[in-house]
Amino acid sequence: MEKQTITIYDVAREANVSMATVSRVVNGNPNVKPTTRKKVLEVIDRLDYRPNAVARGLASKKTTTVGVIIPDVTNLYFASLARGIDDIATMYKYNIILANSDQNDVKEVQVLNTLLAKQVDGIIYMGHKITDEMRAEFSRSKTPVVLAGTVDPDEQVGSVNIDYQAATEKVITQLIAKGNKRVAFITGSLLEPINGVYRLNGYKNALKKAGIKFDESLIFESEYSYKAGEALWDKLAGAKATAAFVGDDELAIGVLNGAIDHGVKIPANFEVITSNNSKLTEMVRPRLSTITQPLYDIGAVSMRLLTKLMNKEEVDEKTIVLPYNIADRDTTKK
Amino acid sequence: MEKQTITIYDVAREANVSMATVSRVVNGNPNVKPTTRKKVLEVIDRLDYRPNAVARGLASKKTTTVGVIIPDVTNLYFASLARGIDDIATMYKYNIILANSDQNDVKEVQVLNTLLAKQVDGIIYMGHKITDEMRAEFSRSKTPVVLAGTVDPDEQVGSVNIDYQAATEKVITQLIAKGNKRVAFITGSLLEPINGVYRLNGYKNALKKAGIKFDESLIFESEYSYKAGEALWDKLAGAKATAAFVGDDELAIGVLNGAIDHGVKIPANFEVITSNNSKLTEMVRPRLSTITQPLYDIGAVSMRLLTKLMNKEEVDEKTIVLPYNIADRDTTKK
DNA sequence: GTGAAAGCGCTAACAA
DNA sequence: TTGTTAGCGCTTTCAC
Repeated sequence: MEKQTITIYDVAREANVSMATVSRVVNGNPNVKPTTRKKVLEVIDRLDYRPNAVARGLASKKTTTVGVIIPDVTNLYFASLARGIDDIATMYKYNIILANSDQNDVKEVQVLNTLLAKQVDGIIYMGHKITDEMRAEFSRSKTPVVLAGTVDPDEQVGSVNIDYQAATEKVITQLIAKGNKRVAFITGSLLEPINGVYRLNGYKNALKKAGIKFDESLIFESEYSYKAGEALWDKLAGAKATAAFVGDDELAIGVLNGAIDHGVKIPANFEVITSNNSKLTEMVRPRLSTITQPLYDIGAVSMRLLTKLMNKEEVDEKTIVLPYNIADRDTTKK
Repeated sequence: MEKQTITIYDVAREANVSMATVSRVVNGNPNVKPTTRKKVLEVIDRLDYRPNAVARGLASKKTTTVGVIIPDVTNLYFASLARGIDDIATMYKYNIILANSDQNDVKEVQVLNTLLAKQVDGIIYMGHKITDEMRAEFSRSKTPVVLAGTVDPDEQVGSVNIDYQAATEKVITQLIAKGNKRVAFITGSLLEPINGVYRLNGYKNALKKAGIKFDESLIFESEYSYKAGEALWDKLAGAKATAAFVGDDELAIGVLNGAIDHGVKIPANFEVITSNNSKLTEMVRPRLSTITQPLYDIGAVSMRLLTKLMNKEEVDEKTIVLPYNIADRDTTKK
């Protein structure tokens, strides 16, 4: 004997009202007489009725769930954004379907499609770059999309970021002011606009203003991983770099430890500054100097923006730029 | 003019078949003549038809999504499990709804209820402890549940863990063998069975076998956070501890840095061993010695177990214990 | 191998 | 303030 699921119809019958009335009290519709509301509520409680969100979703064409595409939850940068997203989602009664993409172009499109098949009300995408195919899918569907910590020069969908170019220019300028003539630029692929356009432009601008010639050999495209950074020291030494700007915290810790393990004194002989201010930066010794991004807030603001888009509210600016700062800690000279 | 959504009915009409046939080809039912299958597929492609998973869920009573309750995605231990869960979920065509609980008793129950309302096919719970209310909810609903990295002495639902007691006993015994008579025991709340029962029993057993008297002042209940660990040094010194077993990596790094910042030589004057072998342990200097848990696998195996439960397959043992090991790195003496 | 038809549990007009 | 009635888009018997 299977346990019978209680439906809105059962409640209606027990309470001697129509299912419409039950639906009204469940949905907080004010057009219900207090006494009937009370009666219905009592029956709901007694029967332990729980509205079926799937049926509701089919009827209302709203699922109150949003899809979140993330490269890897295990990366603290993205996990921090995800946390901000989920908190605001919860606040607005949404749930999130979290899907790891590994930044894989094929997987990404698949994931997007299953998310759309599941009728999510909106999508938050993280991943540093947008392939043309994803861009096409985004504009083809009417489901609102917000990019979190991800820039698209196209600006067709919503996005929340900091000004990567200005931030990078500022830290490079600072490093140069401290006497570094050869500052390494270590990021992920330059094909990602965040690296190849914004950060690199910031780097070049700083050099130009200081009258330093750009040197290709100081540019390092790397995997975003601790191991990759750790293995980089020989090349860095070979390029005669005296400081490094790094685009990812785990990568930066790798660079830092790689140097330390080779007996390099930090920051006396080599300075390092990273980009994300994830909690890792304060957990290593010496503590990493870093651009401070409001990681949680980037996620939170993205989700807030998405709620507006899903509600078809007017938004004056869907390309949001949050403030950044610089934390001079122990891997840069005072 | 709104973009009209394409339904199974549109496809049926265009292909001159009934919607039942379309449904069959979409679901890979073999009872369709190859020629009609081909025709239908062609129309699906041409119309760019995408099955509505919500409607499908309502009709079939299966949503192919599972709920995942996690204390905090930002904690690498749980994030690693989550990654394993999502990968296997994807492999079996499931999606995950990820919900942060902050280990908050009230929030947890709320989250569980919205997950059930959304008709998830199964639930994976992470969180170190199970409140009576959650236990009650679990047994009341017929939705399968698996605990990942979370023990319930009750063993009513599925679970995947390592043998925390044996692992703890082993590392404490090792620490004692190296001459430590006063080993601190630093974990989260002892109300959580993983700490108060399994790990503590392991600790006590090791002491007993070594003929060392249990000393309450060496037991530290802490928050699971870096800061908390960092602040602990004075108390540790006050208790004359010469080594510490720590139940969480971030907490352990805090303890480690707290000691180092006070000029303590590690491991010469103080040894530390932690419990999770998250990637953080190799990112700090000195590298943390640790119990190695197969984090990703705990998540992966949990999800695999859940798929079996959801399929009502026979499972011989739903309390799974995975192997652990010990990595002697640089915070313990050789 | 294929089609007709009855739901799945709910929302949202529209009437009353 | 409340009830009636269509769907929402699909799966799934049951016939043919």
